[in-house]
Amino acid sequence: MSLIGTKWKPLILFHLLNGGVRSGVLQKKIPGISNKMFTQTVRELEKDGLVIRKIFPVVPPKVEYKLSERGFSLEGILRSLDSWGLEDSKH
Amino acid sequence: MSLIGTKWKPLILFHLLNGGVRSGVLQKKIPGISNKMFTQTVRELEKDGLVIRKIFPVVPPKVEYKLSERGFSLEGILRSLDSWGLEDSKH
DNA sequence: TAACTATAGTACTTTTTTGTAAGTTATTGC
DNA sequence: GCAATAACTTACAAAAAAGTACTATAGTTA
Repeated sequence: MSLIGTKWKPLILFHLLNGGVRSGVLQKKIPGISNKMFTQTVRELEKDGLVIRKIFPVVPPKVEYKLSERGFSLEGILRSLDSWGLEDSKH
Repeated sequence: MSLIGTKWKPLILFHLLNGGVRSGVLQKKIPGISNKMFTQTVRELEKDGLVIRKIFPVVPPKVEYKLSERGFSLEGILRSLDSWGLEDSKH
């Protein structure tokens, strides 16, 4: 479960289903996440092989995240979770 | 995510897919869970409306857990998670 | 040259989860 | 009457997760 069984991972993965996004943009899509947790989480997802991190050597930094193939294999689950309403409902 | 985004919930739900089980039996199917976490988790699942708790007024106590209809609606997700190998893999 | 930018790292604290060990219960078998 | 039973419950301690605030980077632009 560690792959998606955390507070933020599924949410981040879900937002990446539509394609790669710049770091800052992605983070803004996740209200309530702290800077630290965001970085930490995407980095873990990268280690898990679910997302790919692309760095552009420019200043100020530019980094894009996108799903890996493995990440996309979760699409069904992610969409199920979403439509099941897990992100919102109680608790 | 709180509904299944925890260490034990998905596992417990998964084991209930085959039908109702007695408390002690269910617990033994989940190696590594402490007594406290087991009780706590099934009780939360009950509050979430995903499992039904049936008490038999006997001594020593007898309690059975089974999935509610709502719980069964997670079947697809649970099986996907399982076949995706989330229970095991890294970390 | 000083401020600004986007991304991330780090130290430290607080909060949340989880584990451990010890009760509690009411009946039955000895 | 006393231990054994199944399913908890509780208090306390330990561990893990998350939050906060601050720092670094190095080109660009005012």
